[in-house]
Amino acid sequence: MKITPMTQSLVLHFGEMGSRWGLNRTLGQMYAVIVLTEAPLNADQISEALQISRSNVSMGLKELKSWNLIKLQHIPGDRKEYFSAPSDIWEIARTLVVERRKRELDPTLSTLRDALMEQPSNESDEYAQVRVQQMHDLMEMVTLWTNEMQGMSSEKLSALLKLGEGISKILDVKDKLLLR
Amino acid sequence: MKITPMTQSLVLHFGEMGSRWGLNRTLGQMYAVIVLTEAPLNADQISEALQISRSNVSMGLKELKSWNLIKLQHIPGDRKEYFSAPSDIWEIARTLVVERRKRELDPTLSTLRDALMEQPSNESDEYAQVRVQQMHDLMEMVTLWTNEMQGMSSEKLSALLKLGEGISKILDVKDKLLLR
DNA sequence: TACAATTTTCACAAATTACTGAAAATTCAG
DNA sequence: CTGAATTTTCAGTAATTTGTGAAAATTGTA
Repeated sequence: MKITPMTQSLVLHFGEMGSRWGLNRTLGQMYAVIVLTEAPLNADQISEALQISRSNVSMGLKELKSWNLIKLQHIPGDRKEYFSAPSDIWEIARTLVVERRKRELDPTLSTLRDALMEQPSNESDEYAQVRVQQMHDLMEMVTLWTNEMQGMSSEKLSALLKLGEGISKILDVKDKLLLR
Repeated sequence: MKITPMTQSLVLHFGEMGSRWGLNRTLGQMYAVIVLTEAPLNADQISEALQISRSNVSMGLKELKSWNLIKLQHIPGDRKEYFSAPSDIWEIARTLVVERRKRELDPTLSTLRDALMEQPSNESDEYAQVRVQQMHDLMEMVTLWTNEMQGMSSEKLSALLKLGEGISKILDVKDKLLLR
């Protein structure tokens, strides 16, 4: 499969960004080509489009699966596996946030909890524990939020984000609202 | 400077996580020791605590500065530079979110805009542009939010996060609220 | 201004991570 | 069941990233 110059340049950019997104270059490129192509793609097509080895594609797909970012489907009369991205961009965003939280926050939250269980051995440990507690509380709130987000419809999520600066106003009057 | 076993294990964990956070192992460790220690630290102390070379510390501090994560201060009668983290954990979180957005979203937003300016050469480009538009709109909303967040006081930010599942309820009645 | 203390830079080395081709494993049509 | 098609694994290699010591640059005080 050959890709147009426009897709090509987007793919290259997403490759560059991939590493900043907790993925890596190849994964970024792979996901870009999957997202930007309407038809589901098989591994050979991806391999050809990105000029990378078939085995590399296989490993990349494995990882994209572990991120829940791609959907597997079969095409009648074809034994190959085909992959596509969700058509709803909000679903992709939601998945990305939740999966990143799993990888970036959850393990730390558990380590922080362990540290809080320990008996501080001196005053520098006491200070450390104060900070650990603060981090813990903050991360736990973020976790609650991402859980909330996970169950939100795309419409609702979109409405929430569209609030933009309105969020401040809402916060100012939220008590009136919720106490009714 | 020697560190307690408790700090030690936290430092190691933050090192492991560092790479998932867009930093790297050493940067994660460095920031952990700075955050968990009450007194400001100088480069030699960090170098000793983490058993890494003085030059490595220098490079790490340079990067932490570029993230706006540390504050430089001087101690009377000492020519060395001392560094500490903000005492308000919300300030750290805010900075982290904003800086990550700069690195992870802004460059992509600009690339997406470029792609939208181009004339689609065929129908697969047309589809790609639809997707690019969707990504662009979403990322732009996230950008607005992080800007909003940047100007929020820690108290307000904390209140917002504490909403947790309340956010859904608020969204349901937001129109009544804002149209007054 | 001179110079010792301190920080930064940078070329190279070390460590880590990513990629490949070949072989093994799996899948499924006949 | 068989075997061709397809996918996955993996050991070795390539590429990238990170860390170091020595030297250069900067800083601030006497």
